[in-house]
Amino acid sequence: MNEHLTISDNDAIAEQSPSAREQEVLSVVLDLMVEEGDGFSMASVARRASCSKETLYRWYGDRDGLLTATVQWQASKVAMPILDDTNLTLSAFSRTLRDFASSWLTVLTSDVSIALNRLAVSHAGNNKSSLGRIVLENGPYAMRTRLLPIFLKGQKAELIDVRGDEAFRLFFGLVIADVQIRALLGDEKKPTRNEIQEFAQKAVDQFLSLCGKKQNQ
Amino acid sequence: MNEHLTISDNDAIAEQSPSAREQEVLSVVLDLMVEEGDGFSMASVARRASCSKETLYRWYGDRDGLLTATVQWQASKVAMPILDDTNLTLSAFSRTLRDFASSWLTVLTSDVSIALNRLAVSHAGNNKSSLGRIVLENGPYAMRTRLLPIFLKGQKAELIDVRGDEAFRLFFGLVIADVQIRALLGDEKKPTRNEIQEFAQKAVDQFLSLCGKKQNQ
DNA sequence: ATAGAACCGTACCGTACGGTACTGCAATGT
DNA sequence: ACATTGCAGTACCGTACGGTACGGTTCTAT
Repeated sequence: MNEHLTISDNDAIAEQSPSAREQEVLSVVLDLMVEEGDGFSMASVARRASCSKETLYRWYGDRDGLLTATVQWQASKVAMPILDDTNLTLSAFSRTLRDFASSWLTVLTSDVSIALNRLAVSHAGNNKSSLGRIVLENGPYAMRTRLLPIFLKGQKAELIDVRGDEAFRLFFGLVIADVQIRALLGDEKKPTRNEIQEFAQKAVDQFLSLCGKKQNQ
Repeated sequence: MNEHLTISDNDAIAEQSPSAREQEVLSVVLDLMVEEGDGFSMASVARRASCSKETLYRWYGDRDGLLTATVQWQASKVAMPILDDTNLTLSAFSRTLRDFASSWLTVLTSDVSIALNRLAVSHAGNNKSSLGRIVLENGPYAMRTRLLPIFLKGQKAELIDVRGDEAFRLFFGLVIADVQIRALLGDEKKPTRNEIQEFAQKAVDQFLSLCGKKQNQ
């Protein structure tokens, strides 16, 4: 399984996606993260994945390499729905934002996301691990990158009037609020599917009310 | 130093505040947390505090006890200014909220708060540590408890119109937005004093605009 | 069929750390 | 002056884990 070492045959960057067997391993890591946080051992991974520690070290170099691979794999899975080509009516724009917000909240409150973010947060303290940066790039930054074009379209259609970065900050705050930090700190009370819907709808209403050009509210 | 064991001579609850020597130790722990995250050892604490490990264990029982004492001590220090007795003009109300928001952001972006929250987040994963709960209670929950009466007064004075818990969620989102999670994940770019002022002012304006009864904006 | 690689399982090594035990010193109270 | 107590400093122990080595087995390619 030298995929890690071979420079991509074709062209360039191309982090090759993990093989089926590798995905089994990474999936085990995700499970263990959810169950035990950062505490799991390499031996426990090997045991549950029915592979040898030596293989883990051959594939991933060290523990941090394994964690990094897992985080990146998960990030690649969560490639969020590309919300898209909005025809520029207000209701379509609003619906797009609502769906995005709802999906975002759902992801953020999932066990896997919580475990992953906990890991990244704790590793961001210690240097010598880029997990924090990776999660930052695939979390907040990626969302920002996804949202900015949407806001831009809304702006061009004169549905909203706000600077892009301000729009992101505002939207983030209205949608996520204290949900994520509470979840990370172990608050039992997670929002239900319905509450998420309500949060999302309300947040979008508030967003449009604050920076909609001609609010009819 | 049996203060920990003696049931308060006077009356009831009363977690006695740590002695000067204890505060030296706890302060060392805070420093080490900022420098090394959760990774510091009991030996390093003892070394820097010029005390013996045995003393640490006598005083705090185990490592978790030491962390807990540190977190609680820090929490007791951050007893935020009691914002108070607002005479109920809109501008005074707005100013109170703005100062609160500004102070909140300042605390949340401080090195100590970041280190503390990182610790709590990572320990919230593992069971067998109540650090997550403690920080949750002294962080978001405490802020909520402080803010609710303020919102209530604003409501009675007919300055705002919103349910208390919704007001908190909204205010939290508008003020904190992505600042805390980005800081926890190790984002270098921390807001400056000025940016904090701007954020706070803007958040309060938005808050009042959204749930002010007669917005003149 | 055979060579070679990949890999599983396990044993092993070094180290770091949590927690304990012991020694001696310094202060305090009688 | 003397006993008691608290503590610093250090040595020590057990364990858990990261990382390595190796024997034996299965798979693949020629």
